[in-house]
Amino acid sequence: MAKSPKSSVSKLVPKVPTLPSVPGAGRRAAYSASTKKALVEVAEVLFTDHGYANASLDAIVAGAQVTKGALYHHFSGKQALFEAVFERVETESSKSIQKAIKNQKDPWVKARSGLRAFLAVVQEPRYRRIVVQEGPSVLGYERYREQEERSTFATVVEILRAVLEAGQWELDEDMVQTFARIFFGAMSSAGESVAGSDDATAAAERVEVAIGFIIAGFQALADAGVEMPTGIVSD
Amino acid sequence: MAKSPKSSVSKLVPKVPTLPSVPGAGRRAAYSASTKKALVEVAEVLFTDHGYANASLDAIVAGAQVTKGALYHHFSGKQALFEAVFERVETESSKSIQKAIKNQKDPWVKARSGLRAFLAVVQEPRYRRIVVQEGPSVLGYERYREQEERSTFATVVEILRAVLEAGQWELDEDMVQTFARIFFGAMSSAGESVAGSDDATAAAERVEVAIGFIIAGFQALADAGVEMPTGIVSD
DNA sequence: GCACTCACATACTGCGAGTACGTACTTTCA
DNA sequence: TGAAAGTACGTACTCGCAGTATGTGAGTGC
Repeated sequence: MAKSPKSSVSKLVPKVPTLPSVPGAGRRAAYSASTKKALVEVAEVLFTDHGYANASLDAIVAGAQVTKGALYHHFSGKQALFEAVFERVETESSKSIQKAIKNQKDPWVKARSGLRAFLAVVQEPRYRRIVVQEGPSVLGYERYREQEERSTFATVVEILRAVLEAGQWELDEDMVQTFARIFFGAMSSAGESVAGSDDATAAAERVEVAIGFIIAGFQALADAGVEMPTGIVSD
Repeated sequence: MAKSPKSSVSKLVPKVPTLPSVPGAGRRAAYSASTKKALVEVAEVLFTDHGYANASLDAIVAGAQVTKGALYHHFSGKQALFEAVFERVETESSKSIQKAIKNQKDPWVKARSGLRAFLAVVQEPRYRRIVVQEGPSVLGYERYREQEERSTFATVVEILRAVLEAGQWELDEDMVQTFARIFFGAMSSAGESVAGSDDATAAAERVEVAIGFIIAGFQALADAGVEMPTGIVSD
């Protein structure tokens, strides 16, 4: 009879499925997509609040008003559910950064806007917890990197290319990736410390200033006609 | 009767306790320290190889030739054991970096030596896994940061101060910490990608070049008489 | 040599991820 | 339009593993 679970757990999902118009098929697919979405949304909250290990699947399915049967129908396991949450957070975060940098013609302004947007994103608890802190551990570093390279990291690369072009620098692909890694890591780490700071606003400004100073150094080198290193150098 | 567990598990701890000379007391304390050390050593291997979640306490105590009773006598739980392993790895890594930079008078050479040493450390599987990847997740970011600030991160701060002094730059403490965070994050992230690269040696050299370029930018700014930002600036 | 306690060993509990299987509602096709 | 097939779940269980309660013999202080 497939009766709905009558748990008295506080409802984390307010909406009774309103039959979202899914193009693929009829009621079935609509309900299915709805429950899947509910699971991901509840999981996002619980993973963020309690961490991956301390968020039990029982609590997640209770919050989503379903049972484990539904969960294992949609996902192969807890890790797969986490990965769905991870992708969601990454995608949304990346969009918000993209939105901040689009229409910016000046590459330096673009870089600064991107930095600001990233610093805002990395202060969101869900991004910090799910992407920065637990992502590498839960997904494994390889999978983590694959996911990340398609979204936020790609944006960093994009901005970097714009800056390099403006500075008339030409680098081979490996060096671009290396610089992007460095900036991405710097910003993630800095973002963490910003989020953990007493005065987050002041801390974020300090980070902007510091990275701005690094970029200013690049400009100074460009003015001085210093070439970018394109390959391996000896000591 | 406290008989030794007769598990046929492969011995991860070769040494029968050779009665290490512990100053504090006699045989009892010596044996105690020996088993504690064995637990940490075995845990380090299993945490590194299988990750925190997939390394069971049963496997650890079997490897160390003891039982859970011993483990819970010395540690309050799995997390505490991990933290002991974490401290051990961090301490040893920090020592190896310190060794590389001591006696270096020139701050730029010191920075370069430190960078090299750090890149070497971050390629060790145990450091990557235990400190970089799982540390923040298992310990929680706060505790992770506390631990780190006493060892490797402190070294980064030390090197940075030397460089700043050489460049005649004066920064307030917050900015020093901010710069240190940025470099530390950059190096950790870069180190991860180095370790995951096909040609680790070439990748490490690229990282050295890239960070060297950033430092060169600093020097260029110093030559141009540009002042370091000491506080909050408006856009 | 005697009490004491420290450094473990043994046996158990409870929680939580994953599995096996059952069932009602949908869609499909005759 | 009705039967067959498949989908989207629900229910009830297993099993592994962290943590606990309790026992015990080998050191240690007196």
